[in-house]
Amino acid sequence: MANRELSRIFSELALYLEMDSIPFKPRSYEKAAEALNVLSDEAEEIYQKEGPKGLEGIPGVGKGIAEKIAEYLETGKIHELEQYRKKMPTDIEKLTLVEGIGPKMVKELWGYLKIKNLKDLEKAARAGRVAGIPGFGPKKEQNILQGIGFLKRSEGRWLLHEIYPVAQRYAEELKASGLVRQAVPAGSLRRMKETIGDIDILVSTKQPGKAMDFFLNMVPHEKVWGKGRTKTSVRSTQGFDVDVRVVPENVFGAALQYFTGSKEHNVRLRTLAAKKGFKLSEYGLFSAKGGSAVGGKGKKLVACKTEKSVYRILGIQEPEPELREDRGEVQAALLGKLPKLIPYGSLKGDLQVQTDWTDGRHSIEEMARESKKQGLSYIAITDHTRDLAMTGGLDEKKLRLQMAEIDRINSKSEFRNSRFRVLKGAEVNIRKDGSLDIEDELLAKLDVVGASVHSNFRMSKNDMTKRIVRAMKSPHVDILFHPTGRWLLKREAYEADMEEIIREAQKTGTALEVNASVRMDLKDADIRKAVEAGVKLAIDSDAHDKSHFRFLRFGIAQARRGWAKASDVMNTRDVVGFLGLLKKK
DNA sequence: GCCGTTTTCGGCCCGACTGTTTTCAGTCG
Repeated sequence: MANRELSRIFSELALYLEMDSIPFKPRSYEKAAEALNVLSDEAEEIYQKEGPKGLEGIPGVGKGIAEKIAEYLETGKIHELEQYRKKMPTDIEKLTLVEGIGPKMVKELWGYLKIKNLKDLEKAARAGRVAGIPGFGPKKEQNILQGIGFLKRSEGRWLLHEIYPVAQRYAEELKASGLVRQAVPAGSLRRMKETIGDIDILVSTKQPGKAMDFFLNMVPHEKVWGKGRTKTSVRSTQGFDVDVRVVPENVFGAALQYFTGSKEHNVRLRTLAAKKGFKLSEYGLFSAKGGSAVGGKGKKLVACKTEKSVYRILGIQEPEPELREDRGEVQAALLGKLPKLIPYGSLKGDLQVQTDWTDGRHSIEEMARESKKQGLSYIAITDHTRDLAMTGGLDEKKLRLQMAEIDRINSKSEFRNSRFRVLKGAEVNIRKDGSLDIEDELLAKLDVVGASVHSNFRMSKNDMTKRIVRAMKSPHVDILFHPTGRWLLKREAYEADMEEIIREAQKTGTALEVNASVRMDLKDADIRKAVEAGVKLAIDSDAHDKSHFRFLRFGIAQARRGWAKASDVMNTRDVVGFLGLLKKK
């Protein structure tokens, strides 16, 4: 936890320095914050064992930041940051989350209107006072209100990939305690929804009191909402709620079914149960005694130990948790027509990988080695291209150099002998007019080309659709990367006609990406439409770091929520099979 | 403040867009 806290503190300090236009330092603090965030060892332990010198081994941490880390670990605060907070007691982190607001604007907002937080900002903007600040204006004010609206809608939600490992660990620890027989995270987390509100763990135990004590001890928390024999609920120090519920062993399946939801799925299922003469609740599936069906008081407890048995007795296929959203799965299950979803762990390749040639952290070789370790047999290197200047996007010359480097890597025995293959690719930019920022002649030489929108988000729906469609018509564009441009909990999708894009994908043979990083783009509903249209999908990690291959699991989850089968996803094939599916072949 | 196939000083992702100006600052990717 300490690393996370330190990371947050340096991010905040960076914002304050940025506000004062201090050159270069902010970037250094940000870099250190990023490094601390992904560090596997605890900075505190490093400090205890090796002192400040040891901390300098962390990338991006030098003498100055090492001293600040030490100061924080020793005193619980950092003097410089405290000074800033005193001078300008604003929630600068939250305020800068509003799209279009940066540290400088926070300073003005404070200076003119004493705006401290989102609430103040919203009030002032609604009253039209923000537009009156020099440098602001009515349009900016409107954009601010829109940005706040989006933030509010995503408040209290967490990314699945942040919460999922935590929930799994808690469940494992509970089981390892020997106090519980079963422990399963339920709710939207089990349905693998892209964002999660809280963790809900179901357990069965004969010692609820002891299990609850263990739970309280296990989860670092700042508040206990309630503690009883059947339910304990806390607000974790990370900011989300964690609940544990004790349910009887003999009805565990019914309870798990109920708490996995969604609510709409449960309503649908209970209606079906009633029709068949049962009553279904979290306490079990009951049959009406004496056979009086609808409306009859349920008396006799039937199948309940496992979820499987609940669905079986209702006479339908068991839908995978990812499908339980009442989007037609109960009807399909009744007909025995549920799709066989793409299995976890079934990807053989990753088709969007960035490296230190642009904004990735690791080299081509490091990414190749790590993905191989994770069980993949090929990756496509898709660094950014020319127009994305900020990342040092590759032009034709650099791209050619990279292609030669990839040849060199592929010829190394460690990859050649195991038939691991690094594919040559690029993430080219779709310009405002739908043209691409790399010459066709070179694109033709790449193994796989992804194209994406990275600029001019605010276009009319019509223009944006035309722009994307034009790019898809290029014979060289194999995959449309992150088709909607959304960024979970941060930015809405741009306006575009997804139906039209799916039609065009089908017509041109362009694959659509399921980007498994924080974008999670396509979203489940669009995936389903694409699958129905017979459009090919590519599940990609969009890795910018060795550790990012873990995102693939969540991309598969998303595809499963979109009813995708293994055959719908290009990169479930081996490299030869995959290349054979590409447009240019 | 960090870092070094530009090694102990002198660089540091940079171009485009937006909304506000009347020549530009701030933000974003």
